[in-house]
Amino acid sequence: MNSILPASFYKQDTIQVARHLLGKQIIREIDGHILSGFIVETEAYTTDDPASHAYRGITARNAPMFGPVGHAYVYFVYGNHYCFNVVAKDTLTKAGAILVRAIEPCDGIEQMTTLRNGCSGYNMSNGPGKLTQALDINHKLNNAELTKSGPLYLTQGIDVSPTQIESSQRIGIKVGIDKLWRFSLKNNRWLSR
DNA sequence: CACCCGATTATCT
DNA sequence: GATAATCGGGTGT
Repeated sequence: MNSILPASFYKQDTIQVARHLLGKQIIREIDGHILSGFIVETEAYTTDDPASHAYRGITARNAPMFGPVGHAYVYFVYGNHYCFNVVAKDTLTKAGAILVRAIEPCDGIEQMTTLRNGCSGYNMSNGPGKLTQALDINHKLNNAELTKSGPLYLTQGIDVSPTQIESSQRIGIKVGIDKLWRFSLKNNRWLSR
């Protein structure tokens, strides 16, 4: 079975969910056809974390991080790129999200190549801004529900054993680099950098 | 309303 | 390895 992940999956400690997301499948439905990929790299961002958008409190932009779990938090950066995050936190925590940094393409690879202006292979989805382009994820999907069938949702995907998971410093931030909250699959060819 | 800058990427050298 | 591109949100006046 490759069932849709329920809200309870996301209602746990953000760091743990970041680990559990590895191997899960992102399904993007566009006009009845499907693009999909398996998550191979994630980063956790919590409330008491200077690197997190949520650190300085709620704003119009980061509001999804404070909202219900299992929703998408999509934001625009550097004037060019969208980043796709999954809202996850335990019941006592105010805000938390997990940035998806890389996926292994599965379904609809031909169309993803087109969306990526011809880029194929690992270069198609080995970065947070690249995978959103490959899956046509943009601001319209901000706050989308990922726990039910629709334009964007996550399913069980493939099993990953804890021994396959590697943790390291998060990328592209200047504070909070002491936390090893970036998780990836060891020796995976679809990883960024 | 002006200023600053970022959870990035592509394209150079 | 270095840097330009690019623009909306956040902050302070």
